[in-house]
Amino acid sequence: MNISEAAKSSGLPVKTVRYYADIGLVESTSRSDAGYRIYNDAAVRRLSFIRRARTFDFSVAECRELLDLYHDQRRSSADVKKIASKRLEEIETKQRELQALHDDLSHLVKACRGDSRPDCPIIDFLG
Amino acid sequence: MNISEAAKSSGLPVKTVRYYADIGLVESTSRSDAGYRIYNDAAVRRLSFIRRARTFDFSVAECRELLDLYHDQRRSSADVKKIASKRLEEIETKQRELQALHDDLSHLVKACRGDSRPDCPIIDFLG
DNA sequence: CATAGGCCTTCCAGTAACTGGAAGGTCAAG
DNA sequence: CTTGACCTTCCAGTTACTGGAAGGCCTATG
Repeated sequence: MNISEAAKSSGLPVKTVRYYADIGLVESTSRSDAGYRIYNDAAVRRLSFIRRARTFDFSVAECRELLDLYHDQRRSSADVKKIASKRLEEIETKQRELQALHDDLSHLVKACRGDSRPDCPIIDFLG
Repeated sequence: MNISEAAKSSGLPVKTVRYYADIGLVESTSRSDAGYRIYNDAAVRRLSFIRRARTFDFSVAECRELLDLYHDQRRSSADVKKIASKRLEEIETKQRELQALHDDLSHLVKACRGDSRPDCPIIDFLG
């Protein structure tokens, strides 16, 4: 498989596949005589794994850890759970922050008449 | 006021105040003979305004727009409300995404025993 | 066989909003 | 006069890509 086929199979943009190779996250299986990257099924599975992990907002560094565990037959599920739980806590923190943000801002937006006059509770609050 | 005093009054780090000056968001009122930045109260108010707007996750570009409106006596509250409403919609979109993420990931974390064995629903799902 | 287009390569720059650090000038106190 | 805390500018790094330029490769068609 060349890079565009691997990209299509894994659901990632070509540029991203190349980027993951550059940072040593998923390197191509080999190179053709012309220097083209060649990917096998296992490499494509790793790319897909990362794409899915990224939709869960795992950082690339976390993806690297998860990928190591993915390939480690002697892994403990506790190690995996630890990473996922940390991510989950971060998500929950972000959710609380967003909720507070949302409450405050929606309150201000509701209070603003949104007409042609200059007086505005949003500006008043910020200023 | 020199930069560290302006930073303290506005609640921003010195580095950030200098950065805002560099990008022309809030420039210093003047310079001392030695070239030190000098800020007056109005500049500090602008810095505070931006700090507050940033806590609402307004981008620096949006802060620039809001700052213009803040100073525009002929502004319409509709213009301000428009920017804030856009931001609010983005927050709501992000909230829905985070909720979906949270549901999926918490489901997986709950299903993972987190013991010393290698079998793990999180890895199974990603792989 | 030439050429067109659609691949592929590398490398460089840019994104957002800072943050850290180095090298060097300034200022006030002791 | 020296020390230490300021200040200055400039450069690099952060995250995870993305866009683009310059140039090589491959295949099909005229």
